[in-house]
Amino acid sequence: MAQVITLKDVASEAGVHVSTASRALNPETRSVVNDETAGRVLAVAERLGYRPHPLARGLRTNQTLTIGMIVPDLMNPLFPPIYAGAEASLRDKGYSLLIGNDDDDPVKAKAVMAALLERRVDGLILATAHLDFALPAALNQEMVPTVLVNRTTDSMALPAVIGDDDAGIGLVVRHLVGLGHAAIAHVTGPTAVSTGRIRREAFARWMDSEGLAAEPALVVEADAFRTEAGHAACDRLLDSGVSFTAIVAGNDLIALGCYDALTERGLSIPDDVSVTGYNDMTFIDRVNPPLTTVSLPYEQMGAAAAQTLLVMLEFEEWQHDVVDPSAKLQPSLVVRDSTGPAPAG
Amino acid sequence: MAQVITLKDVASEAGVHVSTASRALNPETRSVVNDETAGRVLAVAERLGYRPHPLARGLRTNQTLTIGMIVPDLMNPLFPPIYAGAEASLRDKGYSLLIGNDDDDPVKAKAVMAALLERRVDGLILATAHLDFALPAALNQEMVPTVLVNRTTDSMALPAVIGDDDAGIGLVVRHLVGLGHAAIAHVTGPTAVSTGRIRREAFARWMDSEGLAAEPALVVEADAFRTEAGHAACDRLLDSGVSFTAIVAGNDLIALGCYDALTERGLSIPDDVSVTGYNDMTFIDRVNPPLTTVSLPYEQMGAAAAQTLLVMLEFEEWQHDVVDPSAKLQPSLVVRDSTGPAPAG
DNA sequence: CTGAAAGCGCTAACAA
DNA sequence: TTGTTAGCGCTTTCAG
Repeated sequence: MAQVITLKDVASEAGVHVSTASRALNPETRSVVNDETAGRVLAVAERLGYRPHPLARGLRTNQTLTIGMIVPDLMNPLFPPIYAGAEASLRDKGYSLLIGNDDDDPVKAKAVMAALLERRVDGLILATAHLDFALPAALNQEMVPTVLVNRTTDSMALPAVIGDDDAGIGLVVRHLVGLGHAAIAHVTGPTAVSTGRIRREAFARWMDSEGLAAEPALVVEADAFRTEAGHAACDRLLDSGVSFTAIVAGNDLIALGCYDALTERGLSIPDDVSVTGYNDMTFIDRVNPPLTTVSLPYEQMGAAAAQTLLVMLEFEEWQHDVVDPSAKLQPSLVVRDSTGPAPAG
Repeated sequence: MAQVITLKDVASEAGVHVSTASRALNPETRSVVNDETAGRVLAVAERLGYRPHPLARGLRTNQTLTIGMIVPDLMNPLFPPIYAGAEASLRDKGYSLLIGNDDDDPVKAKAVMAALLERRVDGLILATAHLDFALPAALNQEMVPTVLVNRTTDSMALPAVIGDDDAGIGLVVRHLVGLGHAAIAHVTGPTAVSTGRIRREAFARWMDSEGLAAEPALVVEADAFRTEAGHAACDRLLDSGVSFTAIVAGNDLIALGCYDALTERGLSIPDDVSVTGYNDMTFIDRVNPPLTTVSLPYEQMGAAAAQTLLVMLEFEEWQHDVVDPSAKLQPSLVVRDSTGPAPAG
């Protein structure tokens, strides 16, 4: 077991005191030490293969250089891009990302967050916020800089990096109207989370602005942003007997659930019913039929969340202010084969 | 900013010395302290909401309670289950998982590993091993317990938790033969990684044991386990002019690439050519046509890798011995619509 | 069984 | 510009 090189080794090898070595090695304080000495220390450190011990440093500086991120569901293909985007930005600044998932369960969320806090993460990125989300006491007390991503809450002033869902829903509604659809249903995601509620409100607004009545009977809510929940919700819609020629689903997974429900009843997509999704998940272009959906730059979203957090980390006083993240990310419509002209009435 | 409770606070509140408090709080040493005293310390700690500082502890005990995991591609749906399985097992034991991806690039892999090592991870789980993989010097020197998952190497004695690819390929070959196929092609993954090479060898062996010649012309190698690479490789196969009625793809992504290549030439799946995949990725059951593939318990694989690592962590002397992980995980065949009877010759 | 004291590797006053 | 001196919060000898 090769022995580990410590700062003391570097210092003695370079013939200086450890504090001088420390200063020489830290770019922030390097200016304070003699150029020639600094050069020598750097050279020795390099030669010995010195690696600062993050724990020792952190113990002093009271930071771990780790950021915690909580996602609702590791298996949902929506999150890897967000995660990857954040990770890349953070790593550039020397931070590592610790990930946890909470299965979209607020109770579990609290436990995961506690575990992260116990590890003294310097900041938190939450992709799991429920609208009624309340920060655990620990988070309030310790004031860990936190940013929300993808979802937001209405109760708190936490910076949130999200997509412009109102615009996104506008895109699909107008697309559908352009195809001649008038009776358009909406299978929403859980309206306890912002993406569910905002999309639902946007749907009503856009229907209205297109001069179409958003009949209450045409809106049903899925319990979760999952295929099975979408399937069940769509079943309810179908059972209710209202007629419609298109479905705007709360996200791609729910849309897939609608596929299942529709197919089970022998309805064809898009000949009988057009379906749209939201997110443009990986491989959603390969399902049968390829799904018309709304695409968002998720990797960029993760990166933006990381940047926002980095700013908060730098200016501690911003911590609980509303840091205004850059404008909402703009969605784009991806037209595939799940939408077509409204069947002749 | 509520002040953070330290061991000193607990000790003074309980009227004991910090070292006594430390002993009382640590299950391993609790027996050495008076039951009554221990109880009091525990109670105070609980009441004050004391949380040990992991950095301080780690600095003493020389462990970080973090494990690093490197995957080739965060976006590949194959890895989230492995990751999730490992994370759950590790968290049970108080470890956290730090994840990194290397885009299957050995150079990048080294950088990511260095970053992880710099953070003093207690162990490493690598899902990225190339067959010619050489441990970076740091890993050898510092002897960080390491386990391989999903892939293995041939040069080193590192424990590896992998699936039984030979059996898996046997499953698809026999399935295809059972459907009457005789001219079966194989689009392999990169044979520089074990999953690519083992499957390729298994293919030859099983063809042979079925009494079919595995013609060299029927085997082409994709550059990567990705759709585009599969597409390109399948194009080469098609261009070569050999005739075949089925393709065994190295994994699901490559199979999807074959779909593309076949479809472009107006070939129908499975009427003209049957295609099989490997992995049973999320949503691969929803592509068009649903892919016949080999399923492996990936979540369990991640958990097994974590368990193996945990054992190594406990018995340091095992570090570079061959820890024999439990038997290879057994695959199962999932028959869907991408395979059908061989077209009448 | 418990207290005293040392020290993990590093940074940050404070002196010189 | 550099060295001295304290610790960060915890575990672990070593005495008592």
